[in-house]
Amino acid sequence: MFIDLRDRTGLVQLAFGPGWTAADVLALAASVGVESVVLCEGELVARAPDRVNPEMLTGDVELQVTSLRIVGPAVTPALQVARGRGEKLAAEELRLRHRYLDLRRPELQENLVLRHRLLQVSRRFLSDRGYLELETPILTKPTPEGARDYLVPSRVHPGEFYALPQSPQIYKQLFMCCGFDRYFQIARCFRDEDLRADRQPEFTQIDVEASFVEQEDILRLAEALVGALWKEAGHDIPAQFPRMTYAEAMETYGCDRPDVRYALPIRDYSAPFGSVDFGVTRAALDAGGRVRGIVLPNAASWSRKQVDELEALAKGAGAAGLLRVRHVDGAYDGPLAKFLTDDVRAALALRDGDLALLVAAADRFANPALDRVRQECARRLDLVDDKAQQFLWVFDFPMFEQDAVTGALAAVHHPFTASHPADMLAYPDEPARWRALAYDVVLNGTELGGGSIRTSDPAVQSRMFALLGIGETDEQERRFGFLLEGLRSGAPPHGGIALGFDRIVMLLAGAPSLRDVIAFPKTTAARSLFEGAPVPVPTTDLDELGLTLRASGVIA
RNA sequence: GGGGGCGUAGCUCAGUUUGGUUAGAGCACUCGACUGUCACUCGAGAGGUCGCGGGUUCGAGCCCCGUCGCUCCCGCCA
Repeated sequence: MFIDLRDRTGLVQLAFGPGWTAADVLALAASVGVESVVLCEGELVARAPDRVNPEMLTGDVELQVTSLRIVGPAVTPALQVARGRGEKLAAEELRLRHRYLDLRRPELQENLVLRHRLLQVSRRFLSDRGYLELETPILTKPTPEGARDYLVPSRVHPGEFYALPQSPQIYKQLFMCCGFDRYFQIARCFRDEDLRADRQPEFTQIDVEASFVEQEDILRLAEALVGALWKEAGHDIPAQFPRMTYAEAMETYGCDRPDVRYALPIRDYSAPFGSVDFGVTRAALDAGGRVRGIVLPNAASWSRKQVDELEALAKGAGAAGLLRVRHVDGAYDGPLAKFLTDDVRAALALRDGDLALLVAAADRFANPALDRVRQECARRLDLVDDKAQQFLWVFDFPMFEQDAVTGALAAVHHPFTASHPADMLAYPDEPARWRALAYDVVLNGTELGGGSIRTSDPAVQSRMFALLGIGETDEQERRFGFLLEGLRSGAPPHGGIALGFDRIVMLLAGAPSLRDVIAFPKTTAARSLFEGAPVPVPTTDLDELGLTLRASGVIA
């Protein structure tokens, strides 16, 4: 009789036989249930050639067992850990509920081992370069802007609250003011926002900050760190990543984190369309919009329905519609065709079999629409190389984004980011035109992380707050006084970056979800099914915190 | 906050279209046989709040209303 023995390193077959196993041990072996924990001794022997299992890594040996103890008998598992060929995984809800079993699966074990290795590489890499691993508080001060905070009531101070950190941003800047000129932390961050497959309420980032650095220094450091992480996972990637300004990314890809594994660039056809007497394009151009679009090779054969699906995507992203024109057998075809001038035809430069998809609108509607259409077309044209790893820096983000209705400014990165000094000089009264010294690192259309050079002049920082609507000195001091005091007490120029560690592990593990690289993740409802959190607490506990619950069902 | 999908045995699923006998299969489990297996094989058995609540109906796994959970997406995520 045989038992598959599994540990962290793999499987080996235990063999029990009358020739080498005592009768009582044979009987005990027969009673071992699956997933039980055993201690055994025996002789590791080569299997006879006709008994080798070529599908098993250790299939040419077996342990001929002479002694056996069942040290951790297991009840029948709620879900199967060892699956037969072709057997499906249990539903994720079940696997999360019985995480102690699911984590026994070799796939998840490998993911967490990889996570460990990447953590160690990060620490060694940064420590070797003089970066100090410094810790920051988990109980911090609530920040009203940005994501919603997880709040923690104070027992000692009834009615007052801590917040869990959304990021260690201000603390790491204060470290710079303290003279810890190179800092890093594998930092846990918390955001009380709705979740996605690639978004958990608590997540881990590799957080880095350095003094007396410029953007170039941080980009180089991050490239080397990412290179070390990818190398640990078996990938050699370029030492330096291509760079693209935010303006170019938005112009050519309609997106600030473009997937550049394929081209399909967005082009501007506004000029030739200026003389086209077609209502839709005329109205958009007159309203200050543009006519931009993508030329798709060999897509003229797509059906009306297929293009309508693309139009639905564009509409979902805010466009009023998707204009289409195709070139078939030397002729132009589509609702636009009869309006086309020679100038437009020359600009589009359609070859036979090409399809052009255009959006006539203001950029803020056209960009997201063309971005989605471009991505879907690349998928349909099979242009996406799954094996390619196209890293990209996107930089020169705008400092602020302006609310289309109210005109209010909001920080694109965060309020502590420095603006381009040249922009502040050139357009002192037009902050909406300022570019930030901020940068994102993007892989295949996914943001891996981002950072910025920070404002180290307290007067400039104070002005940034004012531009963001925090004008009163009292309010600035109340909310960000601890940062402003730090800056006033002598602050070096500094900047940094944060990389989304869970997402990096997910990508390198080839996992479909963040939940597969976090030992005890939350569901999309921010619930932990394993230990069952959150839960109601007894009224006596609330009393001690000075809290009263509103009757359930009552909405503020 | 909004939209889509899913929820039937411990697990994976069929059954829901068109309401109708006692709700089925494979795996797992228990007992027995076999004993060089490695998705063992063979025989027998046990196992069900059809997510939950309400409604329609002579009759509901199936239709209607509500609700809970999981999941994907939009909003949101300085």
